[in-house]
Amino acid sequence: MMMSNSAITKIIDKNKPNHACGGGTGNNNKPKRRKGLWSPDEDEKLIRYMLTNGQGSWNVIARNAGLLRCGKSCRLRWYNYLRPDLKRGSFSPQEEDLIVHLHSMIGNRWSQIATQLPGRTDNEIKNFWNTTLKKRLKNNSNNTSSGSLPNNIICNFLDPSDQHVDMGGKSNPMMDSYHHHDDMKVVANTVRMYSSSFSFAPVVSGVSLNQFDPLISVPYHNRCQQMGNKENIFNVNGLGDYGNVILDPIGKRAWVESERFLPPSENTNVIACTTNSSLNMLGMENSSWDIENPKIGDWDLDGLIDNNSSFTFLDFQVD
DNA sequence: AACCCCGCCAACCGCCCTGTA
DNA sequence: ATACAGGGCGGTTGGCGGGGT
Repeated sequence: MMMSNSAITKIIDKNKPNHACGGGTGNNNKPKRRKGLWSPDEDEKLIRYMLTNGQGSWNVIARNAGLLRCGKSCRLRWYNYLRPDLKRGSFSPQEEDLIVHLHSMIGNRWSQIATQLPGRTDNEIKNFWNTTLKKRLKNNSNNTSSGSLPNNIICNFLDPSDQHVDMGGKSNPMMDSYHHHDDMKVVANTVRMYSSSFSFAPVVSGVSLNQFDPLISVPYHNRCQQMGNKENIFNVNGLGDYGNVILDPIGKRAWVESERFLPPSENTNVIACTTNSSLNMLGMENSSWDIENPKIGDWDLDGLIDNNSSFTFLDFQVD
């Protein structure tokens, strides 16, 4: 990759102001490896080398660029800070929602999450999660609100007569369960729900979510495979096919996502959410399976997202 | 003005995986 | 089969800076 000197200078200049904290100590007289903060001079050397020579062995890069850094340090600096395609600035609400959702699905796989947010690094996302989002989620879970969920889809129906819910004039088996756990909520966008198409009760049993650590997301189809099911779809009492179960032990909540038990005309998803810490979405009263120690399987995030029409709240473009 | 506390984030550390000799 | 090096990744740390007292 070749680039003009002026273009290189622009990129170097763009990165300069971010070193107000003063650069590395450099007091060490030994010509050994430098550690600590990168100086503007070091950044410039690395940028020039990368833009004129491209990537290669990081140890070779460090040496040829005239840096007294180890290859690892150079790689980190380039990927996390210097490369030109990085996006700067705070995270947008859409990015936040996406991070929350992806984290709920795959946990602390920051590099995989970063692949879904162009211009963001795994380190950046990790920091953002640890300093901001985790705290926010915890605070939200202490309230009864569903604030940690994407804010464009929240619709509580603690009251069965809630106007947002079309019960089709039938009794809903969910309500039995619902009355047992009166802090249960259903969160949805454009909700229309039919008694024959939604049964929450079988999914609930009495095991604390605290056993799951840390945030764990177990897609139903993954566990169905573990249970030896042939299909990647799970059928609850013949009433509906569930997509994912997301557990949030920190927030002590769990929710189910699916669009399959909604009328086909409804391009939406339903998230059944509970703030009751004694609920366990993994157990089924009327079925034979119960997994107490779920593991995050190796599943294809790209495929999941590609196949993720049910996550309508993720229907946005990340610039 | 000085001090303290705390949040943020860049960078390091250590482990693991993979490729190669 | 084994050792080694390079690279990737998640967890953690340390320093800076802003806000509060």
